[in-house]
Amino acid sequence: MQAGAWYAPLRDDTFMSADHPQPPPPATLPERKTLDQRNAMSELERLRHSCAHVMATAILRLWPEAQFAAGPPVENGFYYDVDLGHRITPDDFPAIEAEMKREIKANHVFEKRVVSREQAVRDAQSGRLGGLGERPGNPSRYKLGNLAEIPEGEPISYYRNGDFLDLCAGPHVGRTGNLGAFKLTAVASAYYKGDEANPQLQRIYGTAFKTRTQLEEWLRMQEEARKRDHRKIGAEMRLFILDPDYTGPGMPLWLPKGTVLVEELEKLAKETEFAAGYVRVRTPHLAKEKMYVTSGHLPYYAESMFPPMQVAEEGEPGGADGASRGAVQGDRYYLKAMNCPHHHRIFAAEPRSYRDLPLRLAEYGCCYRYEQSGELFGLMRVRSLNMNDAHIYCTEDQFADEFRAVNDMYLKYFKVFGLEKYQMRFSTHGKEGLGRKYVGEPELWLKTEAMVRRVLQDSGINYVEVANEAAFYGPKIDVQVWSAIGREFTIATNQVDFAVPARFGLVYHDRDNTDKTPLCIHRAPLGTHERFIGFLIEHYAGNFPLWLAPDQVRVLPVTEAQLEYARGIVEELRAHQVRAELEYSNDKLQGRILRAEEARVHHILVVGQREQEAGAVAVRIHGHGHQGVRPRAEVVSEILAAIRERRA
RNA sequence: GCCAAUGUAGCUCAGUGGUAGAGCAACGGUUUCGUAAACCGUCGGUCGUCGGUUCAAUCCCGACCAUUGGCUCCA
Repeated sequence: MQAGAWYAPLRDDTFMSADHPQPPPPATLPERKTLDQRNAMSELERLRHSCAHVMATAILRLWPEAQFAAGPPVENGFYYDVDLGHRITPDDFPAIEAEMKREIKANHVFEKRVVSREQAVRDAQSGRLGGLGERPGNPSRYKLGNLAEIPEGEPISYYRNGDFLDLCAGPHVGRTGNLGAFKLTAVASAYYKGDEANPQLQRIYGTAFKTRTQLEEWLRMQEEARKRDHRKIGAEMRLFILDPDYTGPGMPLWLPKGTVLVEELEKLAKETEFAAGYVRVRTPHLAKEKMYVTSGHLPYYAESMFPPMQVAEEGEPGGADGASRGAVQGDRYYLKAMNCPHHHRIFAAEPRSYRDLPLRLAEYGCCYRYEQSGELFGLMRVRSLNMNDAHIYCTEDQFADEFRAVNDMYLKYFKVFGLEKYQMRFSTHGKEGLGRKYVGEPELWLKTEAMVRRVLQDSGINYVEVANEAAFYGPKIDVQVWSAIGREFTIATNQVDFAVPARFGLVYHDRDNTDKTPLCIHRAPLGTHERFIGFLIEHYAGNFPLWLAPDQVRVLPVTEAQLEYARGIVEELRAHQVRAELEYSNDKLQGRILRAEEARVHHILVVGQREQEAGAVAVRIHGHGHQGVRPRAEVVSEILAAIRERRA
């Protein structure tokens, strides 16, 4: 479903926050919703849930044999899972919607009835539940499954609208006529109860709103989101390509225009980190198995890593001098999925004194993660990624200041990119998981979490605290931002690490003449180039601010007579590292302006005879039209200033 | 990974069991032009890949590859 894809938060568990190995997910499923929780359903959710029932009614009118499973309201609408021989496609939507309208027009009451378990099982066996009537030989098998999950003692209820009777805890709106505006949006597949051992069902998605206006507004936003899709704009602007056949799935190739974005971001990061006292390092893309055994990433994280390479040295059997590299002998090498172990080895490279701390090692490191094929998504979820990574080694005393400085850096970046809405999600440990899900250092956990909490509070940062979601080795902070059209992105993760440095035996010599293990802060405020640029493309709809725009200035002489004047302006700008180009072609001025606008060139400078004589340029800004004629020197210095200050 | 949809020129998209079509882009020419499309012409496709059915397949069937949507926000 388009909508679902757009609005569903991108899963972050194996992407940015996987600096650390995570233990396998807990075997226990999430708690069943209580009836109280269900009754807390908002008005809109009731509406949507009721709409799901009406959709089921309509589907049964068309295909009476349909078997229904679950039909809850979801973030942007509702769905109902149906088992049906006929493959429902969007072509069927008009017919289903027409039946739904009839049901709404009939204005049936949503009638609730509490029944005994025996009664419910009987009705399910007769095919009555999730049906329009009895269906001999076609028992409501998923409803029977659902019934079996209802704990003893919890009331079992039906809801009925017209002929349609469903096992349902509700709540619903009063009558089908209360449903406002709705629309079926997508069909997908889902396993019954999400378990791939169960049959696969067709999941029909729809959305509903109280009024037609609200529905239309939502559809408009969807349309806007589609227009801003980073894959679409990325192709239009020639920013990157994916080349699954040659490079491989999920491994973007940055084209020249996209590389401009990459390098401008790196420049911003390097300046910012330099000012904040970071030093830069560079590390290889590969490391021996021992590296990840020591870090603890193997075996937990092995599934998400590319399979190892086996490399033997020259002279050994299967050695590099023969054609048999990859033979059984020799060392196993892994493509790195994270940079931290390498940085730890740099920390370990020489004896460290407390006077050396904090040590802030920064690197735009290129990592490789073997994401499942079905998880890949444009630039947002890839297999090769460049992280705005750094590791800060510090003493406990220094921790709060260092952590605060990291937060300040985030806030600075938010300002640069005009992000007004953000939230930090502070994940702490759960006591039950100590020694299992979380490293068994109860005091250290509490102490570190208290420090983090205090810094968050002191700096007035917008955050929420979530218990029992920390990383194995320490509390973490996920950073969520909202793009200009209100979509949420998890852009980065901060982690506090009080365990891995010890695994690498990292120590510093303290003033009391003893060796101590440093704390480590993992941080990546700009996330990865891939995801961050994907986000920025949507945020700006490809209309990047001047400093970031791949095409900053294009100078268009009106006729050949202004060619030299125009060239002079381009050369002056280029001498100042401005991405300026001259365009003089057979096209009429209007055509060249159109193409410059289409290419999202930020400044379009038109020079004709009048401008040349006056030493001026006619300024046009992408998306904002003609800005008037102004002196050339003034325009040039303005452009330089806007770039230097990274104006929005 | 699993299920589904999709895959025709660089891009957007038509189309048919019988030699593949448009617009834009590109290229060549004419035009030298004042703020969102000047004109003429040319080039461009193994119709995702492989296999099957057929006298004949881009079209029908199958497998594979890739992309996209979804894979508990539970009666």
